[in-house]
Amino acid sequence: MVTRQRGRPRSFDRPTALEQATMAFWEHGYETTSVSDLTRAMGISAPSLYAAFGDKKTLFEEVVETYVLSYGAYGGRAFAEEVTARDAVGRMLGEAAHLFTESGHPPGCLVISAAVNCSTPEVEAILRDRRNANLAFFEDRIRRDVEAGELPAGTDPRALARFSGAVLQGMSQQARDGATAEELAAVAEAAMRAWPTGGAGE
Amino acid sequence: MVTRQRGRPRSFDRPTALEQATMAFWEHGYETTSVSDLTRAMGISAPSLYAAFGDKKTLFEEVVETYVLSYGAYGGRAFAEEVTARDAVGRMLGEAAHLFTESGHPPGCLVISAAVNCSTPEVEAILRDRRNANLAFFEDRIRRDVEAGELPAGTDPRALARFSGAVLQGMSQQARDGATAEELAAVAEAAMRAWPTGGAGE
DNA sequence: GTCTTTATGTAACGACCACTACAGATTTAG
DNA sequence: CTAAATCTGTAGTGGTCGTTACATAAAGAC
Repeated sequence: MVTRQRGRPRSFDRPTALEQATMAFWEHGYETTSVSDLTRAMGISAPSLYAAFGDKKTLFEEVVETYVLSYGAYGGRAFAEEVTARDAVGRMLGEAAHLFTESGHPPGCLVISAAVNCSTPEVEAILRDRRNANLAFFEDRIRRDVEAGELPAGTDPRALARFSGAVLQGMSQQARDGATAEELAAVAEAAMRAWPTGGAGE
Repeated sequence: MVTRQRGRPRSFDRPTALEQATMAFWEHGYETTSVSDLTRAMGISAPSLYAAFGDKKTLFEEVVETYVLSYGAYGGRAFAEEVTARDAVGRMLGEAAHLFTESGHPPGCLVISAAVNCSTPEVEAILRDRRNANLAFFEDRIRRDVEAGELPAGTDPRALARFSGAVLQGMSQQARDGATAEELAAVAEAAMRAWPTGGAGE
């Protein structure tokens, strides 16, 4: 049973406001999105924002956490559902080409672009750590495939992981620079030609 | 004959101050670098800055113009000195791996990272236009090689240009995320495996 | 009803932003 | 020498930043 809160009830829908904050941060980045921009986008006043979400940095952290579980979940899904790292990265890049350009939200990836050149080093670190963690995750999955003979023995897992991440990051910036889904899909397809095919286990 | 200025002479070296402004913008980006940061880095007062360089945006434009002719000239040199687009891009990415990480200046590329998420749209456009112009230049050189039979007939010049630019952009962000020259060189090497080799003219 | 709790709107806080008015300093021109 | 020109340092301009104090409103507890 959900017991009702004691005091005056909140006059706005918290998840909706969080989503609107996500859109604002996604489009303009952490630094350029002012609290005034946020209150306007969320349709609430500053005290309501601070009461419901804490300060700007805490709100951003919550935005990032929900983003990676929704808009940013395609990468994890690809690795969870595809058997090989090659198929996972190929699917991730292919889906990114469309997700980075689809209407209904800003172009590109929030994790890649929202905290570049940030005056608060901790905020920059929030996204940088996620990007580097993703690279480490790619590397781990590639290494497992190399050890399983799924990829050639000479394959460098770290280089292939970094390469794949670099293409994803480049695609995000190009989406923000105006690239179309088709153009990005062609980039993703080109990138997969750099991947070795088959290993000792074929 | 160089006639001396009429009034009180400038007390600082203009090119040196411009270089120090370049370092500040390169490291922190346009938005995050305040005029106060600039005057501190350049060792001059705000009125001197405004008298010598105009406002912040004008100074940034001059910084970008000198940057692309110095630190950012390696791409143009590669295309000017290498015969094929493939060799030019391979050399450009290989040199970028070192330039993006060498000591003495901030990591990555100013044109790629200094005006991401900028509250002044015109400033964002300054760098975005340069990035897109570079892609168009890559595409043109690749198309010429395809037409000359230097690259396979089925090659998509636009896709290969965008792919190459995406790798460069990803390498820049990874340099800023802490990647080493060796790691980026491996990314560049991996990227070149996506390039077709030889054409009808072999 | 009153008390407590929580949310709200108004209206401000000090700090910093890009930028500049102004007076004094330092030069050449005559 | 004086006059004109240019640069320099001080000290500000109005505006926006992130954040919050305060009084009021709206709910449950009793």
